[in-house]
Parts: sequence; structure tokens; C-alpha cells
Amino acid sequence: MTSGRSEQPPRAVGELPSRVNFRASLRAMFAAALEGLAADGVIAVAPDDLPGLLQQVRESADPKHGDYSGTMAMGLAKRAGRKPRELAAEIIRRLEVVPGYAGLFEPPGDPVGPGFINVRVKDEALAAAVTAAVADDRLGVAAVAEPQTVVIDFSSPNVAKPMHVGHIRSTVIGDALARILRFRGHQVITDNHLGDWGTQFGMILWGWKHCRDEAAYAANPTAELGRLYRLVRKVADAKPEELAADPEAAALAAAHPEAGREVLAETARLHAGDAENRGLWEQFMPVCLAEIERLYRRLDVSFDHQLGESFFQPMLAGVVDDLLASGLARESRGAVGVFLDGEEEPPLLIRKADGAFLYATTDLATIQWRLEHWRPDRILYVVDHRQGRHFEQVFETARRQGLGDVELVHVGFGTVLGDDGRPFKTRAGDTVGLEALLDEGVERAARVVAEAGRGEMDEQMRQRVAETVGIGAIKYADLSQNRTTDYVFSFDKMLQLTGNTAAYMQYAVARVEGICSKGRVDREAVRTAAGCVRLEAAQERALALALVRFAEVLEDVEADNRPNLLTAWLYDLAGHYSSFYDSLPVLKAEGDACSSRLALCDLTGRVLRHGLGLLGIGTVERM
RNA sequence: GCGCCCGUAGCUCAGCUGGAUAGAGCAUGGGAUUUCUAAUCCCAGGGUCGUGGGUUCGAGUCCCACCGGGCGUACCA
Repeated sequence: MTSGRSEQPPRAVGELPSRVNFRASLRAMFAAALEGLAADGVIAVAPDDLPGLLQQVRESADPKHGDYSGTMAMGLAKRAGRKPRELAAEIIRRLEVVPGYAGLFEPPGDPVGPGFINVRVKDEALAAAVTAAVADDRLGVAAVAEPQTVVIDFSSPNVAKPMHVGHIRSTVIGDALARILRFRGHQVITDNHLGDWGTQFGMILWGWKHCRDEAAYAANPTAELGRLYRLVRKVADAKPEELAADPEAAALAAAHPEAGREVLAETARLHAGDAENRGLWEQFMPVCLAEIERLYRRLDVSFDHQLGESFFQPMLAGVVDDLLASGLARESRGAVGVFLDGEEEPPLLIRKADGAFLYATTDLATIQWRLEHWRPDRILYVVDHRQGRHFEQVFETARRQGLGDVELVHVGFGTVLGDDGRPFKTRAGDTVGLEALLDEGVERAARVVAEAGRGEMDEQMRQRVAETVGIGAIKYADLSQNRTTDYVFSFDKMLQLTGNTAAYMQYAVARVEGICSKGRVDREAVRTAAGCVRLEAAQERALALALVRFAEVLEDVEADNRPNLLTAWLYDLAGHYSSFYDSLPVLKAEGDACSSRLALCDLTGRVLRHGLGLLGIGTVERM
């Protein structure tokens, strides 16, 4: 969507850039070749077609087909009425004489099969790129040429209720995207759009007035508010099976048959500015915020802003008035809605018949406010895919309001399921609390580390490793999944020490650290040494090629907001490192080979650590 | 009813705007260690990509129909 255009232009002949993106360079060279053919009337390429054609330059599926393959000749030939292989050959003739090509890539030779153009990176260029990356604090990854301002809206819990497993995906994916886009060089603004104004506060207010435990509140306000929320929700919902299991709730429900309506009334009083409820809200908010803050600290997630629904509340009437005045919205059945797809399709409701505002109203106000104050090029909403239609409607309404050319993107994701294929619940059928989930992950990680670990770890170290591995496993399991599909949550799978898991990756980092500490390697010296990395063995070359693809992968992650592309590549990289490490001596290698391989180890460790860091996952020196 | 998403190895999942012989991990079977951390590496078996049509040089990917599952569909967020 966004990347690809903003990458480095082709380099002039001669020196290598210090941060080389082979794919971006090759694409630029293909662009020159195709433009040349178009200029000579051999093929017709509209400027709009070019990016799509260049997407067809990608890493080869099989190493025997070289490092990159171009597949556009087949499609182009059809349109031009040419034989595909002939056209491919013509592209190749143009490509290999593009300035700079010969410095980076081998001549492609003849087209293969129906017209594949296979390109191999020159060994010297690859070695030089890795050498440069070793000395580079950005690990060879160039920043985008045209940085954008990107707002990322994620996590967004309802603050008066305990955070649960449902919040983990938005939080973890949003945080990873924020870190990745920042590293890419964009100006990222993260905003936690808290649910701090809804019915859940009505529940707490009602609970406070009817069944508070002052002593408990004084001792632990968070716990007491959590208790009130859980209790009142059952009383208000009044589901027989729930009440049967909870005598206290049942007694309250019997004493207050109108509890459900009273809760809504408390909410309405809060919204209407009732002094008592407003005062209580102001008293409870810091407590609620402290509670979620503790979890964010543990998850190592932070936000630039936490502008909740309450913040936008004063703007809502104006939003409705503006939409009414512009004719986009109108009254219907007592409510006010924006009719986007004609009369038959449900409108986007922005005011209820009772005068209350809705989720959509707040979202529209939020867009306006963000555009006015932050002037973003893009806003990402990392929210459950079930809200896809809601965002479609909100975005369309915003566009019709003429809110500028900001790119509004719903980054949706699937549901976390249990073993039974149903949404993840405890055995008792409750949603799983986020804190309990993290605790269990850490506890299980501690057991795994104790069994497999190398010993000689003090208690403090053991704790830190367990926390890093446990939290990392949970995050990684989520991020390594294609975000659009549901996935089955399994502690056993995510804490496995092999396969595509955080622990495997963290272990690979620890092995690099091990080799460096064992050899008493001065890593600064490795990085600043003028010596060039040498790529002789196949394993060295494969590792090097994986390393320099870091930039390409981050570009792809941004294009589709898909962190799982980063985990897949990290896993691939760790695999290449393991093969390399397994088959070639490093410390015991002679002379130049030793320093070259140490440089590869050092870079691999840093890239793995940085890559995991971009996912919000920590590493340890030993495990 | 309508709309969106999904169906890939025994299990959990990848598969990048259609590209080469559909890939991993787990599980199963075999092999490698006087260790630079074996929490590793190497090899093998395992598939009519839900079914049936279509589009084309080429379909897991695009189109149509059907089967099966999930979600959403006017006053919750």
C-alpha cells in the first residue's frame, strides 16, 4: 500500500551505498529496463502499471533459481503479442547494462522456463553489504526516504473492567507495528483510545452505591473496583445460570430487580454531568489507569497519548450537528444516522433516539481531532475484525465529510480460540484475565527453563529469564500468526523450544552471546575492524543473504501491517544461523575466517535481538 | 435473507497484488555429539489445497455454484 515507492533510488555506478537493499535496487533497475523498452515502443507500460510489475521482482522460491526472480515478462508478452522468452531476453539485455547493475548482481543469463528472469547477488557485493551492516548501528537498514506521520490506535481497553485475553492481540500487534514503523523512520504517534465513558462505569457507580466494601477499597482500590464490576455485571445481566453459580449476585439481583435499568441510569447521570457521579468517576479513573498501567509495564508497551472516549465527549454534539447541517446525516426512527448505501442498508448511527451518542460519534470526533492536531498521513486502527463494517462506515463518512487525503486503515485481527475451537475461556466459562494469562506463561516458562537450562543461574537471573521467555512466548505466538485469521491459544505450543517460537529465537541469541563471551570477543573491535566479511561456505552465503533482507522484510511488514512476515523471516534467519553454527567452526577457525565468522555471529545476534525488539520481545544473555 | 472472512499433511499453521516440484513446526521413523550452549543440526515418510465447474502459457491464490464453519447485520463498544 505504502511502501515500495519510497525506497532508495538506484545508485550510480561505482561505490556501494552503505545500506543496500538488494531487492529495492533490483526493482529500480528493472524499472529502468522496462521504461527503456516502453520508450522504444517494444511494450506498453503505463506509469500506473510499473509498481505492480516491479512487485513481480521478489526473492526466489528456490535458491537454485538464484536470489531474486522477475516474472513480469510472461504477462507483458501476452499483452504485447510477443513470445515470453524473447521478451524476457530483451528485458535481460536492458537490465544488465543499467548503471550499477553489474556492481551488485551477476548477469542473469538466459531466461528460464516460460520466461523467468533469475538474478543472483554478486558474492563480493553481498560480502560488502554485510561488512557495512556490521559497522552500522542501523544494521544495514536504511530509513525511508519520505517519512510519514502515522497514528496508531491500539489496545483501547474499557478501563473499568479487568483486561482479558481479548486485549492481547490489539496491544501486541499495535505495539509491534509502532516499533517497526518508527524504526523505518516514520513519525509514529501511538494513542490508546480508552473506553472510559461507557456502561462499565455505570456498573461501578451502581456497585459503589449499593455494595461497596470501604475497607477493601482503602486497602486495594483496584481489586475492589474489579470486584464491583464483576459482581454488578452479573446482577445487571441477570442470567439465571450465572446467578445460580453466585449466591451473592443472586441475592443482590433479587433485592434489585431493576438493576439493569439503574446501571444505565447511573451512566446517563454521569454523561449528563451529575456532580456526584462525575466526582466518583474522577476518583476512580486514576485507580483504573494504575491498574492497566501495571499490565502495560509488564508487557513493555507504552503510548504517547491515552485520549479516551471521555476526552472527545464535548465534541460529540458538534459532530452530529455538522453532519446534519451538511445533509450527510438525517433523522430516522427517532435516531440520527448517516445513510451510506441507500435506504435498505443500515445507516451509521451517530445519535440514539434517547439523545445519547454512540461509538461511531466518538470515532468521527476522534478522526477530526487527530487530523487537526497531528496532521497524520495515515491512521491505523488495530481492532478486532468483527468491527470491520463499523470502520468501513466511519471511514466512508469521514471521506464524504472531506477530511483530507489521510489514509484510514482498519488493521483487523481474528479471535483467540481455546482448544475446543471456541473463543478462549476458562474451564468455568469466564474470559481469561490478562494478568493470570501472563502469570501462567511465566510460570510455565520457569519450569521449561529449569528443565532445559544450563544451570549456574542465580534465582534473580532465573526469574528474569522466565519472565522474558514467558511473556515473549505469548507475544510471539500472537505475532507469528497471520493476523486476519483466528488462532488456537496453546501454552504447550508457544513454549516449545523448537520450531517457530520465541524461545527458539531467544536461544539463538543466547548462543551468539555464548560464543562471544566464551571467546572473550571484543565486539566493538569486531565491528570497527576494517576486515571484510568473507563468504566461502554455502552456509555463510545463505546466512549473509538472510541478514541483508532485514530491510526488505520490514518494508513488507509495513505494506500490509503484518508482523508475522517479520517472525517468519526471523525464524528463517535463526535457522540459517544454526546451520552455519553447526557446520563451521568460528572461534577455532584460522585467521581471517575466524574474524569474518565472528562478524557474522555478531551481526546475527544484533539483528535477531533487534528484530525481536521490534516485536516488543526481550532477550537474555544466557538461558 | 444479505454482507464479510475462513476450509491447505494426523495436529497447529505459512503460502508475499497467479509463477517454477504446495512449505514449516509438532507428532512418527532414522542419523550426527571427545560441544564454540544438542534448547542444535541433517535425512525420510506423510497432500486429489472442502466439492464441482470456469478464466490462461500457468490457479492454493482470480470468477461462478454448492457443502461446511465463523462473524456482522439500527440505537453496545
